[in-house]
Amino acid sequence: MKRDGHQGVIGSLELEILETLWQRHSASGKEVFEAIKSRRAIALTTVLTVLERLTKKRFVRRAMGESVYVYSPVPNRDELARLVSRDVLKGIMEISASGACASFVDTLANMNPVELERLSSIIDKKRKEMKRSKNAS
Amino acid sequence: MKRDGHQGVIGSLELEILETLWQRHSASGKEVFEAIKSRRAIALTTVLTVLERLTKKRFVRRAMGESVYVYSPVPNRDELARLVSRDVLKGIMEISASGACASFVDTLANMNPVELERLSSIIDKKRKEMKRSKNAS
DNA sequence: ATTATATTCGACAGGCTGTAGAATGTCAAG
DNA sequence: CTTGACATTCTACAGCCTGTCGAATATAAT
Repeated sequence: MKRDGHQGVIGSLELEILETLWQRHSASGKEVFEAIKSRRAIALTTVLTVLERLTKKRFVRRAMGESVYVYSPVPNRDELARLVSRDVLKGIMEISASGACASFVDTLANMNPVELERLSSIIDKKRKEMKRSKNAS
Repeated sequence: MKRDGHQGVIGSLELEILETLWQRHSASGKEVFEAIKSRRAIALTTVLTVLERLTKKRFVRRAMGESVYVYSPVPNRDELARLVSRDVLKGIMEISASGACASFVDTLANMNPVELERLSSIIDKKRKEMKRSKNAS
């Protein structure tokens, strides 16, 4: 199967399927399959299986449409990122919080430098928030 | 084996072994084993196997001491955190940079609030650095 | 009924970590 | 040289994960 050693938080096919669902808001298994097969040689059942696993993980909800199940993504991108990153981030920070910080900033700067500013303001907000609750206690 | 679903960036035994090596700077397989067995029922060979895997991953270096191999950790904690987090962080940010940021700040605030300030300054530094290189180009 | 389509089941590959016994290598003591 | 003690490597299994399907089964339309 040749796993690209990515060791990521979520599989590449899983993510591709979620992408599809985010785009269309919801879709049948077949629709997802049709959307993906152009980019990736794959069988319908493969998509269905993964869709099922995503459902089990609560990343996707399934509802009966007219004659066919319709899948929709439960978390939006932000929420998903938060869900899947929790444990991993905890793990990294257990090794070294400062190393994690450095790595995080580097990666963010590379991938999405604009977000650096937002990150700054998130931190400020959080710090104020913490100060507040300390005073309140 | 009952994996605690940790899905983490590095295994718990691997980390424990690295901890031991960081503490002592270097140690023989047996020493590592002796250090760990009090906290965890484990066989010597298990430790040796993991030590071998860590060596293969370049997280540990092996050298011949007097009569016994001596292992030493290659990356320090910070470096290790950076190494193991690279791909994972990339993965998370591919899902959503803003979600990743939110999650990161939350996690950091929970685990190591003091680091929030350092994170702030890392970001500032990085932003200045980027501004500089933009001007230079 | 027959046929087409939708869904579920069961499996395998191959990767990862944890775990350890068996096999082998090495070296000193007898 | 033979025997042990000790070190290191080999081999293997469990159990989890994702990717990948074909086969079996259910369901609906003709």
